[in-house]
Amino acid sequence: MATNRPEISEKENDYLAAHEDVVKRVIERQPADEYLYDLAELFKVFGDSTRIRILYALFESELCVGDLASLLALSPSAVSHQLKILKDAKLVRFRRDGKIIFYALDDDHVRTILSMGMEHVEE
Amino acid sequence: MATNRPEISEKENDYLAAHEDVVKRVIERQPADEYLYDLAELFKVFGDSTRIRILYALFESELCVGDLASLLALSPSAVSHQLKILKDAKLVRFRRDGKIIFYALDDDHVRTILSMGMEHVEE
DNA sequence: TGAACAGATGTAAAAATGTTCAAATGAAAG
DNA sequence: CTTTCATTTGAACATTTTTACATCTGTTCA
Repeated sequence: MATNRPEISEKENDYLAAHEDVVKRVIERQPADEYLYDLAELFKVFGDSTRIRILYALFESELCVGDLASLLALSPSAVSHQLKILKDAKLVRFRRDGKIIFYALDDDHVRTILSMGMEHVEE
Repeated sequence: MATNRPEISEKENDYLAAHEDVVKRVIERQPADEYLYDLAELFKVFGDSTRIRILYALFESELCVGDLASLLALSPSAVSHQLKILKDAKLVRFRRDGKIIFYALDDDHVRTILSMGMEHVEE
């Protein structure tokens, strides 16, 4: 039982949908592209094992760059680079104490997202 | 007030921690590297706007490759490649109906993770 | 002020990733 | 059994991303 195939609309509809009606309805309900893009950017930040390890370490305690470098067996420079990415994504915050800068998880969102992900992985 | 600096242990502790005691405690509580790695792999899958768009589309309805291609203005091949990644990560499942294969979100975990992420982005 | 140190940044090389195109599957209908 | 059509696969190419190394900034403390 073939689906109706109305003439192709003028839109940049490069590929034909087998079920145009459904497709149209779905399109209408999609969040703005901007949000989807930002969302992907956010998850991209979580998508690196070094950064995940940093986040999990900060899960336990605030730490300075040197501590993280030691803990992860990475150069302070490498850690700093990753921390910048985490900072830009608002996943960590920091405070200065004299010469040392302590990093910590920014909010509980981060904890929740990590936990949800871990649940999926543990299945 | 400088922290104690016991002689460097024989471990592959390439960089000195300013706060060895804290570092040790944190290390003990870290999940196995394998989990952290898998977790990063999972988030890596979410970290692409095409895949996010696919997931959000499937949020509304099950869809076949052609529908997704039309909806996203991508080639069926590109869509199929991404669906494979999503399948491998167990984020989507599929069923065959005659010649057509329908894809759907695999479980509510996916919905939850997306929602959590979106909350963070919307702030 | 300047030496010492923690951390940040620029950039180039190396590695991983996404999209495209062409060709291969594999189920279904004749 | 052959054709058709939806989907998958593989290789190539372009783009991003990660990492390493060197250099720079900024703070503390003598």
